[in-house]
Amino acid sequence: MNTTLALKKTKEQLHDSGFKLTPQREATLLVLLENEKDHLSAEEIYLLTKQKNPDIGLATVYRTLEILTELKIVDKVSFNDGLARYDLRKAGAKHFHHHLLCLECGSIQEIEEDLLIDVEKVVEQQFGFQVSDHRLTFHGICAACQKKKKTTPTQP
Amino acid sequence: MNTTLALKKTKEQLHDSGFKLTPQREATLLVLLENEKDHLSAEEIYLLTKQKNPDIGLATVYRTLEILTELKIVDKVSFNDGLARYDLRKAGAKHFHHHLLCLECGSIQEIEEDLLIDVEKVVEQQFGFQVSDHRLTFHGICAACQKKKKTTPTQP
DNA sequence: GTAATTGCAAATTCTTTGCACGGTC
DNA sequence: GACCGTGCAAAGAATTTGCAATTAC
Repeated sequence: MNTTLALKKTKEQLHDSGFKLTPQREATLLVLLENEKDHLSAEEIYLLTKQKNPDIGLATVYRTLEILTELKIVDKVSFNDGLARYDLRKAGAKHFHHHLLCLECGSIQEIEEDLLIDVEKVVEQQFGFQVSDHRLTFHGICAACQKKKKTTPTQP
Repeated sequence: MNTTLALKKTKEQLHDSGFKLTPQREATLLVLLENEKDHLSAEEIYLLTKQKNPDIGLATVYRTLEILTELKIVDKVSFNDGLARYDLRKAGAKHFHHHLLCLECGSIQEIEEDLLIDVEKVVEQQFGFQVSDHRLTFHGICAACQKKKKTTPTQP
């Protein structure tokens, strides 16, 4: 989706929920939109936002991210490094996308396609659990690292 | 599995990897085994272990859990509360079990059955990603809370 | 105008580390 | 007796909070 359009839409969402639209929040949103594919930590978002708006404080970024999480505009995720990362929810996505975490290089790839439709049915029927969302991450070796391993085998 | 048997087996695993079996480590293991169904935090494990072995320190618990994670005897997981929880890996389990997190009461139910066999095939074939493990958590309303909602609807 | 929002610094929370002491083979 | 493991307290990292000043509406 168009960045400007997405920004506008999110602004409305903020307004509708009674939040003010400050330059700090706008800058933070912009950073999230521009780095949609990444999984930035609060610190990383802070540093990037600082480039647009040098006077912003880290606490404000945390507070903004809290609001955005509450409004389900972003999802707070955590992989193996014990610090929170923030992932923009795709506009119109009904489910939370899946992740492929490479144990070799640490890269995180996203899968938009919902692979859990059948599995969720099983969970609802067999376990009586009413599913509203999910978190799925595969750990393994990404395609690039598999190739690398073949070309440079067993380096000390 | 029998607790005593499981403890013995883990002792061997520790030994095989060159770690000593101290009373503190044994007490920690025992706590994990006795609370297999829970998802205890380090602090909770520490408090329970302290009951068996009052002189244990929190740092030792952290160090023990680090070793156990390294040896894949426990899995470090993190749900929505931003603190690490430790989950005993079932003996002989090839895959990491799934979780059902209830957004109403916070309970966490486990699913042993591997529901991802087909999905992993898709990931390997379609995305060229070599899967070694996975983390799957469903968010939603557990059976008990669904029942509760029906009996006591919309309380202010 | 006024209530929400901000930046800063201090406080909190979870986890790790340094170090001298104790236990084991 | 070398070495691993421990407890304690201090350090560190990530996040939250209190507060006076500022700003959006």
